Parts: sequence; C-alpha cells; structure tokens
Amino acid sequence: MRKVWIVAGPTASGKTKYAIEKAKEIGGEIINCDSLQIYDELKTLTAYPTKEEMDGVPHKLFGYLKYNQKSTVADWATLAAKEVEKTFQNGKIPIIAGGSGLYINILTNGISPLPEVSSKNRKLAEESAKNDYNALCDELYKFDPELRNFITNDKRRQTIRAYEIFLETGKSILRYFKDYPKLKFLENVEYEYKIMEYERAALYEKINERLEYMLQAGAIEEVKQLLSKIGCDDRTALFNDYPIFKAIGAKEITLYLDGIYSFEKMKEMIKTNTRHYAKRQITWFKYRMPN
RNA sequence: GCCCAGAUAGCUCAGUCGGUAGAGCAAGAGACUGAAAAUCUCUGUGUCGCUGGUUCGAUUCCGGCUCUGGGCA
Repeated sequence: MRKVWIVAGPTASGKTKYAIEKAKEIGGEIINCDSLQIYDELKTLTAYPTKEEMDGVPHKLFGYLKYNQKSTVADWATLAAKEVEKTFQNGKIPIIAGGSGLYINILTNGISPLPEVSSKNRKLAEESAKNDYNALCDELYKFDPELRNFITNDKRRQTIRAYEIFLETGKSILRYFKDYPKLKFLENVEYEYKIMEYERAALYEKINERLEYMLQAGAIEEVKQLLSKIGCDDRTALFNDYPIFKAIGAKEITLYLDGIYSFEKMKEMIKTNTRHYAKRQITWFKYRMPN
C-alpha cells in the first residue's frame, strides 16, 4: 500500500520544520495544506516557509493563487490528489503538511457531489434569507423535515446553501449527502498521521514571540503593499471579498494603518485571534483526526 | 491638608429601594461536507477594598481607615 504522510497541528506548533525534516529523512515531497499559504501574498503573516527553510525539499501547492482568486476545499483536494500521484510517480513520498483540518478530512474521506448552483439562484437564496429568514426556514423544513435535525451548526449559512440547492434542483441537499457516493480523491493509499502536540501555555507563548518576529520581518509593509495593489477603500467589502484577508493579522494591521487601532491594540488583537484559532484547531485535531 | 467621585469576576463596568450578584471582553468547552486562519454553539462563586456600627440579616445604610482618579489650597 502506498503511504501518504500527514503533518498537522495547531498554528505555531512547528509543522513546517517537522515536515521538512521528515521529508529529508524519508525522501519526501511536501504538499501544502494551508488555506492561506496557497496565496502568493502575505508570506510573512501566513508563516509561508522561506527558501532557506525549504532547504531543497520540493514544496507543492504553495502560493499558486493571486489575491483576487478564490478556491474551495474541493478545488484544493483535486489539486492535492494530483500532486500526491505525481510524487509517487517520482518515486518519492508525499507529505501533506498544514493546519487546515477540513482540507485533510476532505482529501482523505472524499466529499459529497453537489450540483453547481447558478449565480441567479445563489442571489435569490441570499435575498430570500435577507427578506424573511424564518419564512425561508419554514419553507425548507416543510419540504424536507429531516433538514431540521441536519442543520445544527452554522444555521444561517447551511440553511442558505440547502435553499440554493433546492432552488436549483428541486431536491433536498440531504439527497446528495445520502443517496450519492462520496467523490473520492485518492485510492489505494494509507495515511500516516503526525499531529503536533504542544502544551497550551507554551504554544500561546510561542504565538506571541512569532508575532514579534513577523512584525520585524515586514508584516506591516506587506499588508501595506497588498492594500495598494487592491486599492479598495471600503474595508467591509475588502475583508469580505478577498479571502487573503482572512489571514490573522491582515485585518488588524489594516485597521492599524487606518489609525483605528493603536500599535498595542493591533498586537493584542492578533494574539487573541491567533489563540482562538489555535484552540479551534486543537479541538478539530482531537476529535476529527485519527492519532 | 481640604472637597468630590470611585473601589464588585482576569479586564471594563452594571446592579442589589437591605435577603450574599450579572453583562461585554478575556478564558474554557464544543460543532463543523465547497468561505475552514472562515463560521457557529455552550459555560459566570466572585473575601462585592479593610474595619466598626445599625439590623433577625449588610456588598447595599452610617462612621473610620487604606488605595485610585479629579479639583481646591
């Protein structure tokens, strides 16, 4: 059986370093599994590995998107599966490394095939939700009562998505989850997991230190350059429309540059938001990953 | 030295017409199949500054003290 390595764990836990060392040891090639390192932007803030760090080990799926491009988990998983196959063809071992837990789950477990939704129906669903969200829910639950039990997490978003698919196909989204087999990305492979462990307080300390390093290494300057490249003065639109602004620090530094946050406030916000992120990752890797 | 205002959760503050208290943030726990560094859900006991007094009962009313603001000298 072909073996694929997976190196995951919370932010700042040393995944990059571990993956590179492992690659040298076993003859591996690294495939990025970080939803923001796929962008060719904000490399300091996103802890994108430097040339020196890579140390000659091949790195795939890093920085292949421009700031104005979008991509989904399925897009990434499709590309990642191709890279895995190529790596095997080269006689090397693929090492999937990164902190986006969902990406790993989708790549390894597959994803239910959902129909494309036209932008017309997408807009219609969005507007219906804005007009009368409760009426939309009623209509949907009446159509498929099972949805009431299924939609439990991020209710509003899941509801809108279920409604889009209802508009597009006249079918319940649950049909696609239940009646169709999942789309598999990889076959005939087995996974070797390395989940980075870190004591909580020490991880938080490391997050703080890393922020100081990022600021010294030009994090503010790179945000400034990105802002001038995009040239969008409406911050709400900027943050919503460009996925790269999900990078922790991007919004905070922008608000600092706008004079809304003080330097100290900006740093505190970045630290806090990074802690929250690390915590969510820890929960994910604890319950959603084999160890 | 005098006058005024504060002192309540890790922080910022509400509140209790006297029956031992609650919001936001932080923190913690969790969910998550096409935005995932996203999004969403749940969790609040703390000498109510210290010390006397009044009272069946004080964090709450009264006195003294300490500390922190601000003002006057």
